[in-house]
Amino acid sequence: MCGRTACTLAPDEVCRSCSVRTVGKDGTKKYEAPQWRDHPGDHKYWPSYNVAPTRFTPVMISEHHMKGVKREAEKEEGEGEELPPQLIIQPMMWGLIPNFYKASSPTGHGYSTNNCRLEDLEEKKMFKPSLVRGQRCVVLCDGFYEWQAIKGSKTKQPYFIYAASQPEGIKIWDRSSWDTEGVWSEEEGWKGPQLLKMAGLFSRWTSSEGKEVMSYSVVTKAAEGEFSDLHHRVPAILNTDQEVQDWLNYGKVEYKEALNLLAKVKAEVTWHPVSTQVNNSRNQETDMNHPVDPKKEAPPSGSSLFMANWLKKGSAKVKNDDDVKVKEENKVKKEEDDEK
DNA sequence: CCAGACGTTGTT
DNA sequence: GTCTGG
DNA sequence: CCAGACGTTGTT
DNA sequence: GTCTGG
Repeated sequence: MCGRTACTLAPDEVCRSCSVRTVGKDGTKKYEAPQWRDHPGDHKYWPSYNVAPTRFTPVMISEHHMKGVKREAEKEEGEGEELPPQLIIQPMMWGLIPNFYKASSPTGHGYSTNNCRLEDLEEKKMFKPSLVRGQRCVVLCDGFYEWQAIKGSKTKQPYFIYAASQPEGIKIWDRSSWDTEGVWSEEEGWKGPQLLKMAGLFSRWTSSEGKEVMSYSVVTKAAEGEFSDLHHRVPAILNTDQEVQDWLNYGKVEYKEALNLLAKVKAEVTWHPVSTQVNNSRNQETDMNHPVDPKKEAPPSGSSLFMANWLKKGSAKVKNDDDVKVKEENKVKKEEDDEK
């Protein structure tokens, strides 16, 4: 689960959407956006409706440093000078790179690390080091995609899953449903779509050529409630600012406590079926995450029907070549499946 | 001691 | 690189 | 997560 | 069937 997302906001928009209310020493309250930081090297973040593992996407982390400011959502203990963590948003590669992996490129290690199971985290040597080091992050996205297996059919129906708490009138899959200008202010914070915040673990990896790459894994857990009709695993989704800050605050929140937090959170999400255009991760430009009617979805195009007929005729002609015939029949069968 | 894993999802 | 299993 | 490759020789 | 690329 959670092997594809949409992340379409520009860097400054992502930062602003994660604004938190701060209280200065003089009692002044305002909204403060986390600071954007680029990934070292040339690993840029590119907004996309179709983000696959190995791509670089924005994640939020916290860093401790002095500042006479305290976050409103923080627990009331200690005073302002007790180093409130500074929030940073920076792109990292989706799919945690094993630290033992030696290569010049960060892909190709052969392990599936885009997700990690909450239940097993403490006993997995791939992820335990990140946990112990407090390398916890929050993965930001518009939402993620899930493919529901339909019993008796070989085809799968994709769904887009996103934060349930959207501002009135805003459709996160439709940019025209909110103002690009005036969507943020220090006084009122972010008025745009609510991003999905998934708990993650990250690590730093150094290539054989000495280049550093930061990468992450999305924590998953058993699905519950209505969502489990769709899928039996779900990312650990952080719903409130308090949950986000506790997960990020490795200084104050020990990892065992942090894991307990994730075990408690319930994903406040909603979803709708989307076009099978999302299946191919090369399609990234089109807004393929808007709702569709699955029954009307993707009837075979004229050319595909033509191809199916052409193949039927073609296979009759080459009946002497069994090998070719089988191949052709497989293709036809696939076309027929697609029609259903 | 050395060899081999180191991960997830889904499906049967 | 480091832990687990044999 | 899904789609698509899965290979060689030789030539530019 | 299984791995790699996006």
